Amino acid sequence: MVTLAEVAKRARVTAATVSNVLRNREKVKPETVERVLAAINELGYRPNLNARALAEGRSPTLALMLSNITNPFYPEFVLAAERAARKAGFFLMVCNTDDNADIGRAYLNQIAGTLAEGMLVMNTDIEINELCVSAMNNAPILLAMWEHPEAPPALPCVAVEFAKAGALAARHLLELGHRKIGMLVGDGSGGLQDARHDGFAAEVARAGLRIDAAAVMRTRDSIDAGYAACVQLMAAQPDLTAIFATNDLMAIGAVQALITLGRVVPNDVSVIGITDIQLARQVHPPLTTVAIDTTAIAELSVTCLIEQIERPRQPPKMVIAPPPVLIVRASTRAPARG
Amino acid sequence: MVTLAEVAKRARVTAATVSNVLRNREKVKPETVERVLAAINELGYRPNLNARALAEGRSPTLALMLSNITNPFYPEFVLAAERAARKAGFFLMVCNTDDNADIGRAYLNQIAGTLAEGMLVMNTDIEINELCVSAMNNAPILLAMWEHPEAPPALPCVAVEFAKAGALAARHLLELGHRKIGMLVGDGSGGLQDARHDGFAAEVARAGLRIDAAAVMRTRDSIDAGYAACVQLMAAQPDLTAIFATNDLMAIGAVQALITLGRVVPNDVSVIGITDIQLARQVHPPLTTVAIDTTAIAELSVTCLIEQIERPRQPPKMVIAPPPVLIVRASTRAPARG
DNA sequence: CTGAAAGCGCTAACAT
DNA sequence: ATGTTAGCGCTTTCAG
Repeated sequence: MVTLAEVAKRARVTAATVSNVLRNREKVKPETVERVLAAINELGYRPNLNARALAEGRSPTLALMLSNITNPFYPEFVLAAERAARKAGFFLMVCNTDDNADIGRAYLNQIAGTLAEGMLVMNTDIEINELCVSAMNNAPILLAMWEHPEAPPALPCVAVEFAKAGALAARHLLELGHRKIGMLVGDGSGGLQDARHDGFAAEVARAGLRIDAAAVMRTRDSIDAGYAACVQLMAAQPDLTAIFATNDLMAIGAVQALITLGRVVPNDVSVIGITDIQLARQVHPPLTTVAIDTTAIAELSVTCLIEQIERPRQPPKMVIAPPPVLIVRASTRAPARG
Repeated sequence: MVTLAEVAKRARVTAATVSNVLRNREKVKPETVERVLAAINELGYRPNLNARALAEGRSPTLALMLSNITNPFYPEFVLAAERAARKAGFFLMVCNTDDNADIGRAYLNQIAGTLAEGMLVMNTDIEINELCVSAMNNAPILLAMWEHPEAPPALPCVAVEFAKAGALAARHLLELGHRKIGMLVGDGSGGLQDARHDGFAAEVARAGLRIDAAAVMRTRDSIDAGYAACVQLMAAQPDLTAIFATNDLMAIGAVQALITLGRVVPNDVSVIGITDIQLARQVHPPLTTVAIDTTAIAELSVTCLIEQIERPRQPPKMVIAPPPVLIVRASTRAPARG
């Protein structure tokens, strides 16, 4: 490994000067800069980031902790977060907890405050309180997708108005004329997707209607689970004309299930989801959904975390993400007459 | 930040002893161990991994570089690699190059040999030669999915017998009785999926048949691109009874396209892919495909990389992944008579 | 079994 | 404008 000292020797200066060349473009004579740069090149020198982090007392990396990268929503988020981090001069280290709180804790203990300067946390099975303790002892932690804007947590966060998303979905279905609506409520790591459910139900209530409790299925947040739940749901409530899923994955599963059951989507049954993951556009029929601005959330998260890093010990701040937007595609339409 | 020294002070020993407690379970008197552990606990001490890495001259992390985490294949690989790395006591740092060779180079320069002890490289736009140079100067690099087992590269790698996968797909289609077969050949980052194409073509030739060059479409490796290419293909060659895609994503896109075109899958047209990503099971109809053992490849990659790290300067070794396996689902069947 | 001391590669005052 | 000097927090001989 080529070190600073070797470069310095070759350029006939001291380590300090090389270090200066490496950051301050000023205060070193152009001629010397030249010589140092040449030495760096000839030797193929690369700074040791560990040593630098140790000396500087900070490291140029951010961590992103998520429960399972295999959920198609996360890669989209990771991509956006990584871009934002890079733009700000940080690496992004993805920590997959594999749906295991212990692994999450291990990451928290080991990484936060040493390998990474701060941590973005998506839904994990770790309690907020526990996260707070980590945040106290180590690096700042930001909740990247807080589902309850009305109740700011004790940690900085980016809040997403999921209740509003649910309401938009409800309004769309109601305006189309649907009255018999089933619900698939997701239970991913991070708990039930309550806000979405409640927002939907509230909007329905506002229209003077209500959802039959028997038409609400709680299930894991995945295509497979959505499929299975939908099959069950349609068996129990065969006259539903529309299904709202709190997440695109379940919605996509529901569409598959309906097709298998011989129901035409959207002619016989409409389906709407939340998130607008890429896949929502790519399935057939393309899914009507309420879009969450993943990119914006990722960027806000990174920005806020960096802010926390630069100005620590601030009171936790909650930032609200751009509001959700209804995206009408081909999986919803007015119910058939009769 | 709590340091070793503070722990030492509190436990009335020196840093060296604390350090010993932290690794050697022996050579420290149980009584002292007790005291040290207590101090660690009371103070909430967490070792600084940068300092440790600097002192030890190595760091407990592996890097995985890939072109775009948004391609659904990668998350599955990441998950498996992360598990394998964790089992071996390493963190896994995911580096997304965003399909940009310059970003890839930046990661290579910065990370390899300092933040990470070695790097797993999936298809990226960086040339092997360039990687070799990095491998020389810095940490070991392993090609995690080499497509040409017959031509070992200058770097250690895990090779996947994609030609065999293509051949299996061909045999399946031929055995079903298909003769008019179209092909969607992917052109992801990392170049054309030649081996798969060639393996397929060779098997067809062995049966005394051949694929019409006009029935071969080259396109980007994604659902959307597969959709578009399939639409084009069916317009040009309306009498195809089967489509082979070198990748599940394109195959899934093709299925969607066929449905849109009013062709029933598999009754009118059969579709087969390669890889067996999760989604292949979750679409409707479930996709027949040739499975690549992603988990095994990830585990082998991690194992081999660690081997390289522990015994550097070995001649590059090529490990062959378990052979591909045909998975028959519902997207293929014998062609209709006439 | 424990302590003292050197050093990993780099940065950041402070001198010159 | 450049050199000197001290660490950053930890590991690791080497003594005692």
